[in-house]
Amino acid sequence: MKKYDKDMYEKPSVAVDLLVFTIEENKLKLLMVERSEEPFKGYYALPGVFVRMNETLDEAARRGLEEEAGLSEIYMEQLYTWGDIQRDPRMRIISVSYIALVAKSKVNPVVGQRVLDVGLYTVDEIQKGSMKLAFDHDKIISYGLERIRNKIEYQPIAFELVGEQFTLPELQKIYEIILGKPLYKANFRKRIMEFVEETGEMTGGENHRPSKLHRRKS
Amino acid sequence: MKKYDKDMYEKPSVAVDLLVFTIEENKLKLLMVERSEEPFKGYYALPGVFVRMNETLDEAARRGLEEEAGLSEIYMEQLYTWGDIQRDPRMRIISVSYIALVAKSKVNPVVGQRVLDVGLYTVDEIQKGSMKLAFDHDKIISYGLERIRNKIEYQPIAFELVGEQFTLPELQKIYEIILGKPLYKANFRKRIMEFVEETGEMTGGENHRPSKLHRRKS
DNA sequence: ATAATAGTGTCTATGAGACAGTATAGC
DNA sequence: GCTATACTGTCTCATAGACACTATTAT
Repeated sequence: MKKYDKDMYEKPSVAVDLLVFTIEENKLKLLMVERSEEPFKGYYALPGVFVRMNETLDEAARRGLEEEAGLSEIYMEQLYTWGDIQRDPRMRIISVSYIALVAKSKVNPVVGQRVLDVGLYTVDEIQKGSMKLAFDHDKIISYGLERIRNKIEYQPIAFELVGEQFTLPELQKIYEIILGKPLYKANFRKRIMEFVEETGEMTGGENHRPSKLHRRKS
Repeated sequence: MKKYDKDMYEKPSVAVDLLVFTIEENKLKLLMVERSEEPFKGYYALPGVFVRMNETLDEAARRGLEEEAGLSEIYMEQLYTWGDIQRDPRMRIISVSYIALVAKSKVNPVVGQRVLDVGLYTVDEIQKGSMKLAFDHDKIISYGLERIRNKIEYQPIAFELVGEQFTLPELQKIYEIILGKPLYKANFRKRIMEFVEETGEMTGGENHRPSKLHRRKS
């Protein structure tokens, strides 16, 4: 035991990192910040905050969403906890990652501390290596993508990416974007009917048949 | 920012807590320790260790498995990270929970520090309220059970609970114990064939038809 | 009428569930 | 032979996938 005294009294820092997914221009995008300081100055990173002693992990995540994206009351779930020793070159930081899904209309990026810029980037450009990513955030992003692609198949999380009211073709498009493949209308509708109901209203003003508006079933 | 200075420089402790599942006497059991010190003296808790500065989370979990159950090289995966502020009355401890699945023959409980006793207890008796559980370990256990019950349906994790070679009736029993319901032989076999192959050997010596031994397919 | 998109009906293939049957060991 | 457990064949039903069809708006 003696030889570990130092290790046993020092403590790691704990942070939360946030994967804020949204859909813009028919693309799945992530909120990323450009770092203005070392380490990884000029690199892109997930927004995140350190966990304070007077807040839970979920509260820290909510605070991060508020501070760095102007988001409140949105869908959020814990993803995974990353604990490699050297994931941050400055010091030992354990990162609890969270996934958030939000309609584009709610996103309001805030340029915060230690950050040059905040913006939405497609997961394609982020993953294709065209952006320099800080820390182990590439791994976190890959894992987060895998999670939402799996989860969307059997849990109604896609509703978080549209407004209160939506058309079924619109919702279907969200599924197609996340899954990366086209779906059959008829089959999609049969599957989703369980979770939605008609509002009674319709779209209109376009030169084609209007669409019934739906809402998430209680 | 000023008012948070204290919170920002203090750090929480980080621990790993281990859900070691095994099967004994046709029951699903968990490795639990009886605490010999306050807080929760005399209560039962999941085995766990503090994460040291020179080890990753996975390494800490492996060390905990080794130190408290004499287990090495076993199946293990991260479950969830628990961060309520008062989950430990002494101080702020964030707990990263891990699930381990292991054949009973490998389990070798070790009575360690701050522990009166270590043993295997059925999840039924643990959850029925007949055992006093320390901290938020009841929540962790419920969540872990939910995870393995879901996961066993579509991932070949049950193999971790049997030996190298096993019969199909034996494997089916594992599924029935975890899922808590009987399965049809024929259907179970059709589903599991994808993952197993015959070794060529058979059981014998009992007063009924012998059974073919199988191994996990590479 | 035409273009464009919304919405429906239905056939088929796949897989889960249910159940009845056959096989092989010890006694 | 009997008992006990291992193993197999096959019917049914629910569901996912494929695709063709009909409906309704603006121009």
